Amino acid sequence: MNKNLAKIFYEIADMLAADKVEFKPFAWRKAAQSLGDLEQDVASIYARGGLKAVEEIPGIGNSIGKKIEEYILKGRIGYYQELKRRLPMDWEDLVSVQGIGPKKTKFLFQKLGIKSIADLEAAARGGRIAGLPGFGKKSEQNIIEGVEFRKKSRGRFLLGEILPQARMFGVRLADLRIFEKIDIAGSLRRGKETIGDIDFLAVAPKTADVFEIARAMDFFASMPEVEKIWGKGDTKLSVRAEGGFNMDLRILPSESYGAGLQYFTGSKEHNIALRRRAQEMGLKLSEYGLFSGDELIAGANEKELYEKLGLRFIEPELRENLGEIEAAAKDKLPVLVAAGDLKGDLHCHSNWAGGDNSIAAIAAAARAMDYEYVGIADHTKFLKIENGLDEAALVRRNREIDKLNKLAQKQAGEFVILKGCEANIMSDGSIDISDMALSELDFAIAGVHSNFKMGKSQMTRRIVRAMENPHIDIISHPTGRLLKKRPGYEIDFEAICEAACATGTILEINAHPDRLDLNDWHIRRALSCGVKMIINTDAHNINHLRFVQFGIAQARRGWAEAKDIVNAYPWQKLRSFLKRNQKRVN
DNA sequence: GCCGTTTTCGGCCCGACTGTTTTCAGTCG
Repeated sequence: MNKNLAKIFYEIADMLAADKVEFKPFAWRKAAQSLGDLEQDVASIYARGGLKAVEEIPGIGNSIGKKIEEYILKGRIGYYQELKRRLPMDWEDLVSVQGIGPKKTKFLFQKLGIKSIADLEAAARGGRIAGLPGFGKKSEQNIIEGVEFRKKSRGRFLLGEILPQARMFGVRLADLRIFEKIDIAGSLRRGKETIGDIDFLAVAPKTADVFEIARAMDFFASMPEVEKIWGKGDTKLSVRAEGGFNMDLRILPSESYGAGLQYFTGSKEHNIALRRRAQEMGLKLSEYGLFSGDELIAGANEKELYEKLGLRFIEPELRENLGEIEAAAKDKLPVLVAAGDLKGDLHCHSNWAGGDNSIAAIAAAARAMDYEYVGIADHTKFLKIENGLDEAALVRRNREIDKLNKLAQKQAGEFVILKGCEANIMSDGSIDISDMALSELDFAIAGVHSNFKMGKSQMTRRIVRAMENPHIDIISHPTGRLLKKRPGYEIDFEAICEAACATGTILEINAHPDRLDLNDWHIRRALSCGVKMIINTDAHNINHLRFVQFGIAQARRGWAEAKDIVNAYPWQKLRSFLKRNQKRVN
């Protein structure tokens, strides 16, 4: 319901913008965003508190509130249908093409009857666009390329695939030794699970002349990986790289560095809210700084900029305008879990079942990361494709771990390898390996690896039943999604959280870049229920241990503190969170 | 159409860049 309404509202905003209506598009977009971010279904809010309750939602007043009511009661919105009758285009698709916005969409519809991406592409390729008022040859070519890009990239890229590339390009820029500083900003700095493009921010030293800057821009624009230059000015360069993602390079003087970093880190929603706040204080905020009249009062330093706005410094991962500004104003921001906090990883697959490396190699790699422990969570017998271990094989593997631990103790002491497994949750919620085998382990993870397409209530019951098993401590990748490949299975996440609390089961934040499951939203929900979580990599190769950074980013985006994440504790403390070691009443 | 430590009316984020113009509208982030 929320997502459907949000989509309609975005369309209304575009249609109003096309009609050159002032301010209302902004209001509708805000309402759309607000609905999209809402934790509860708006229909249930309405069922509980009626129109009044709906109007409590930020960005929704009486007028939009009534439209929502109409949608809930009648399944349609008359106002929307009227607009759509007059402007019957695929708005979401058309405005997603680079360079095409609401006004051009309307104009092209009126002149050429263009209603869809296919129409647009045909018109551009047929040469029917160049020559229209406001359009030339270049506009036409840009439309063709914009449509191509859209087809090719289908939008966003995974954090895990973009971050390494961004770092590589960043190093190349730094090697020019022209800029004082190079930073990655944008959604990458915010740690979002998917990334639209890479934003580089460069600080030009005072001594740099315009030719030097131009030389740096030329270098960047002519790198072999650059396929197209979208735009190039004195301070901004925008290109598309091979692989289909866009990169922006912006150049700022050092006195504006903090303001620029803040601005280009976003999110857009956070920035709008921040500027509004500045305005309310009689100030003006832009990428060049915070100004009182013409006087620059903060700009070089990001932290100072927030302070001058009466706010504590807000970590980039929180900047989504989801309450962080209010929290910063009241000094109620969380102290986010950080990279150095984690003491180990409990979800590593060894070559006993599907993994690439020996247990000894995994342990060595974990020690190299300064971990205090590593958990071997091999698959159990249901997963034949991964050579899942049966009860007997698990016993043999446990013996090897015991042996390795004894050896290690003689050497350095503290580090410990833990005996675990990642068992399979069968369709009925039972576990594919015996309770006896599970009880001999230090910990047990269970996850869904089969029969994904069940109804919501059935799937929820399935997972809850697994959580009720006293030998299952952790649920791996709780929603089962694969980014850009497959949506998660349908679950009632509230019910999962309640069951996790009631049974003392830990939910996993799977850090694998294709999963990131739980995601930021789930993490925040789980926290509010008091659920404990663990950041695991699901490593099938020792190189995957580095994926932990992506899981940490999601945990931070979900407002998690070290105290909420059980592997931020030493093993002896972590033990006490495991169900098997708790003396439960009842 | 929304919203309010100042406001129930009068504001609403800001600047760069492009492509087309010949002073600017549209788009983007």
